[in-house]
Amino acid sequence: MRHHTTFRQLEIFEAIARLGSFTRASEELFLTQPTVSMQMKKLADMIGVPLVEQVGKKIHLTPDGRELAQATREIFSILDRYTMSVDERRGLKQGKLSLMAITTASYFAPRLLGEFVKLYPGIDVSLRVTNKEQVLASIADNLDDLYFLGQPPEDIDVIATPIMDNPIIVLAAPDHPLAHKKNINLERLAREPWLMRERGSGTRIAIERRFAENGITIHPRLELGSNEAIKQAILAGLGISALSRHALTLNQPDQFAVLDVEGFPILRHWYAVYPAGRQLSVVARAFLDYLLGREESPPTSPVTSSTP
Amino acid sequence: MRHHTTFRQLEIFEAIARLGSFTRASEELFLTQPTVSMQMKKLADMIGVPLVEQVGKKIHLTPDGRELAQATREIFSILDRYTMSVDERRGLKQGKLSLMAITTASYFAPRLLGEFVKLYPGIDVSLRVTNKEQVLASIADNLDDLYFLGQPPEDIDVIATPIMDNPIIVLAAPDHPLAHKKNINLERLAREPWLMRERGSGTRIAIERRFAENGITIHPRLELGSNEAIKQAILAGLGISALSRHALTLNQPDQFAVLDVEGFPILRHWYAVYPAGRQLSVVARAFLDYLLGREESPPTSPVTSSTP
DNA sequence: TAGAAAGATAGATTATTATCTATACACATA
DNA sequence: TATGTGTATAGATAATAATCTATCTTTCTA
Repeated sequence: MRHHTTFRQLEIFEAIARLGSFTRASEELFLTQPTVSMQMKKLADMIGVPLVEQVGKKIHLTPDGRELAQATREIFSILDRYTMSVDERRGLKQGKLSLMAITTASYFAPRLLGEFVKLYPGIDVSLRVTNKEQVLASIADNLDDLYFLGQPPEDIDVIATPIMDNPIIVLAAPDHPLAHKKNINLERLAREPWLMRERGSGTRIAIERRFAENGITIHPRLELGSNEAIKQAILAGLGISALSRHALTLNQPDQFAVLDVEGFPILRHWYAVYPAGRQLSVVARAFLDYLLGREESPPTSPVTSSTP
Repeated sequence: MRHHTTFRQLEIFEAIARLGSFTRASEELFLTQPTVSMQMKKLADMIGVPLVEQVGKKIHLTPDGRELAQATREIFSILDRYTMSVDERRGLKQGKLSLMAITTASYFAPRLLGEFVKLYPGIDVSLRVTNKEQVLASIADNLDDLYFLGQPPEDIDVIATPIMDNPIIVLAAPDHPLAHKKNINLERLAREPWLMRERGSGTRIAIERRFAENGITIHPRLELGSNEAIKQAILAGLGISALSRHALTLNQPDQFAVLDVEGFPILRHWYAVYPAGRQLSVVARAFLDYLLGREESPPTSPVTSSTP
């Protein structure tokens, strides 16, 4: 019968079978009822057996008709599955990926993105690097696919997947008296002049918590609004601070002394974040899987911040 | 994709997949190669991914193409199975059944056939009643669907299914001296003048075998060529004989005395016979099943006569 | 009995599919 | 380089599928 029937006829037949009515099938398919009637006559004539029978005003499927309805559903299911399968793979051949990262994450995000694009050359990618406020605003507006953050927001419902270690290390000027000491304790360190990011910064909270665990309170000598400003203040001899190791650029490690302090580095993570209700595109899903499949991935599972 | 593809396109694609060549597929389908090429371009464009790739002169299926070939085979398999299923059932709604029977079997065959036709009114049936020689000739020529015989031929390779009991009873004239005796023994019976069918007749063989088992030889007084002639001779007082109970018509039982003889009735069967290599039609198969499903069916299985 | 509801049939039109011939392009081989 | 093999593209035609409007037929219900 594949030589003589058409998918359209089978579609019309399946609608009749489901709705139990020629008229309702014609409405669903935006056809006139005579069209439906004629297509069914053609189909039944072609197969050679009645497919429906009419008792009064009601129509019922014959056993042959019921069997054909079942066969039709199987066939459509096979085709739909194939189409979805292709659509998924095509989504990885063409598509867009839009990322947003806070400034510090920009020291590794371009590299990750570059590796991914090498695998899937047909995908268009964009990466915006900006401050945390703008990242959070963009998350709330659901403007991008994924966001890189060192601390998932707690007032927005997001899915946050840890993708990389984010160690917080203590930095001092290279000629700092503690530069070559080993195993510096926290009390000794607390007596140094501290340079800190603004209150609310994830890094600052982690540092203060680490000292508080040892009954120590830090009083910053200076608060600065960016990691870059802090780095410059350290080099100018204004004090010490603790920053993400990723805050150091490739040519900066030798400019600073990384102090060997008990309780440091504080081990934190970088997270790939997206709003909780968002359906990730095939590409975004693939990128996230790619990040998780890299050798530096952490073993933990996604963290969902609490719903307000 | 069911909204835009056609079974024809899938057929062409499946042939390409199987043969690994556009040109060979076009030959198999009696098309020109450009037709095949264009249909495949349409299909691939519609789906949105390449289905075949060409390396030099060879074509290979892409993974997407392989998956579609598999899906296509599944779909065709579903449709073919449905079509075959319908064809079977339609074979019972319309069709022909051609039967042939020896004369004696004509006393029950029309009734069986009539009952079957009541169940399947759309089936055209024919029943020819003739002598055994013509039945055997017809079997050899494979001219009819089924044949009714009391004794399957041994020189033709047939399938013979017992369908009914065929008791051989001893008949005498109503005023015969043994008419009311009970439990007549074979020696007493052997002294009567016997009327017999021609040598080779299955009934005659069965009778002679029954007497031989008791060390008795029958010498017929008269040999006659038909059961009707034998019945008339019995009524004329020329002797006794043993015939199939089915040889008596509905209004004949009271015209004859059925003798109560030890060793009688001899229990034989009626067989539905067809040549061993013949594929029974749906209708013939259904009729045979119908015969076997009747309450008077014997419990035994088909007998195949020996292959020469 | 009249009217409504549901499917069937006739006639016609439009859109789409299927296919062909002719030719171009690409690759392999002698 | 010439030739053969295999697929792709352009242009055109014929056949078929799909659909509509108008009307008919049958059944049900008030």
